[in-house]
Amino acid sequence: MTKNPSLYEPTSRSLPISLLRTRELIMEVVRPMLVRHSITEQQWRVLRVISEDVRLDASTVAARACLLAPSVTRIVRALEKRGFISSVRDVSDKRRTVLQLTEAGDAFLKKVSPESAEIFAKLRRTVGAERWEQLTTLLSDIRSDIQATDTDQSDAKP
Amino acid sequence: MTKNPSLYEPTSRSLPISLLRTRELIMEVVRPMLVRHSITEQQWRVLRVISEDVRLDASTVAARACLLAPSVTRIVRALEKRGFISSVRDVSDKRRTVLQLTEAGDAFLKKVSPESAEIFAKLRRTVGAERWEQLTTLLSDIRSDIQATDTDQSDAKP
DNA sequence: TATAGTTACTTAACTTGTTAACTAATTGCT
DNA sequence: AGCAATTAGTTAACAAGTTAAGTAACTATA
Repeated sequence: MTKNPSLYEPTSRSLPISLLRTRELIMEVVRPMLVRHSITEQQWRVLRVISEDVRLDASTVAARACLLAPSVTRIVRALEKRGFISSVRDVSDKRRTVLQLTEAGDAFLKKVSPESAEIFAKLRRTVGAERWEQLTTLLSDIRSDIQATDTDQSDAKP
Repeated sequence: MTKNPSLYEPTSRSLPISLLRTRELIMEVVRPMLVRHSITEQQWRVLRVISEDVRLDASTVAARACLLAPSVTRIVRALEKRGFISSVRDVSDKRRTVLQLTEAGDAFLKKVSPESAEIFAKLRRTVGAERWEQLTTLLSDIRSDIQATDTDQSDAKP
C-alpha cells in the first residue's frame, strides 16, 4: 500500500541484501568462466576449499563452502567422477570422509588460474585496489566478531 | 594432491566466497525470525523491495531481489495468496505486471519490524556501529563502480 | 502500416538445495 | 564394560532454482 520508509533501512543498506547484490554482480563476470570449464559454482567452491589443505573432512568442507551435508555428498560424487578429488574413509574415525585434491584436480585449478586471475585483476582495477583490500579485510574482521560472540553465547549457559 | 598456495588467494580472501560466508553468518541469526513468521528468505526480499516503492514491475523486483523471472512468478503467487501483495497488469504496457504492497503486507512488515530491528541492532553492536556503516557504504560504492564499467562496455561497441 | 526484432512474463522439464529420517561410528556417563 | 547420547555421512521426498521454449505485447524500421 503506502510505503513506510521508517520501519526498515532501504534495501541498498540492508547488509544481507547488500552482500547478496554485490556477490551477484561479481558472479555475473565470473560465471561465464565457470560455464566454459563445465563446473558449477558450488563445485568450484568445494575445489577451492579442498585445495587449501592437504586433507579435509566433508563437514569442514561443507562449512567452508557454505553448503549443506547432502549437497556436499552429491558434489563430492561429481568431482570424484571427474577425477578432481579423492574421498577416502578416515582410518582413525570411520564415520569421517577425508577429501583430497588429486593430481588432475590440481592441474584443473592450474589451468583455470590465469583466466581467473585476469577476471579478478580487472575487477580489482575497476573497484580500486585499496577499496578491494579494505572490503576483504572488513568482511574477514566482521566474521571474526560475529563468530566470537556466537561461540560465547553457546558456552555461556551451563 | 599437494596444495599450491600461489595460484589462488586463500578462500577467506576471495571476495565471492567471503561475501557468501559473511552473509551466511548473518542469516544464521536472521533465519529463525523468518521461520517463525512462515516466510522464506526470497519472499522476504521481495516484500522488502516492493515496500520501497509505491509500484514496481516484476522485472525490477527480480533484479533488486537477486532472483530470476520464473522464481518471481512463483513467489508473487505465494505472496498474493497470502494477501501481502497485489499484482495487476500494467495499463500502459500490458506485458508488465505491476506489484504493490497491500495493507496486509504493510501490516506484516510492521509486525515483524521490532524483532528484525532487535536482531540487527545486536549484530551491529557486536560488529561495531562504525564498521557496520563502513561495510554498508563500501558495498554500495563498489557496486556503483562495477555497474558503471559494465554499462560502459556494452555501450562502447557501436 | 506491415513486420522483424525485442521485451515481459509464464510454463514445463530438469537440476539443484532442503528437511527429515536413517545407518554407522564414536563419545560420555555410570 | 555397557548403554544412552552425539556425530558424520547418506538417502529419500519434497521444495526451490535454472534453462529453454513459448505467448503476448510493444518498438523500430522499411
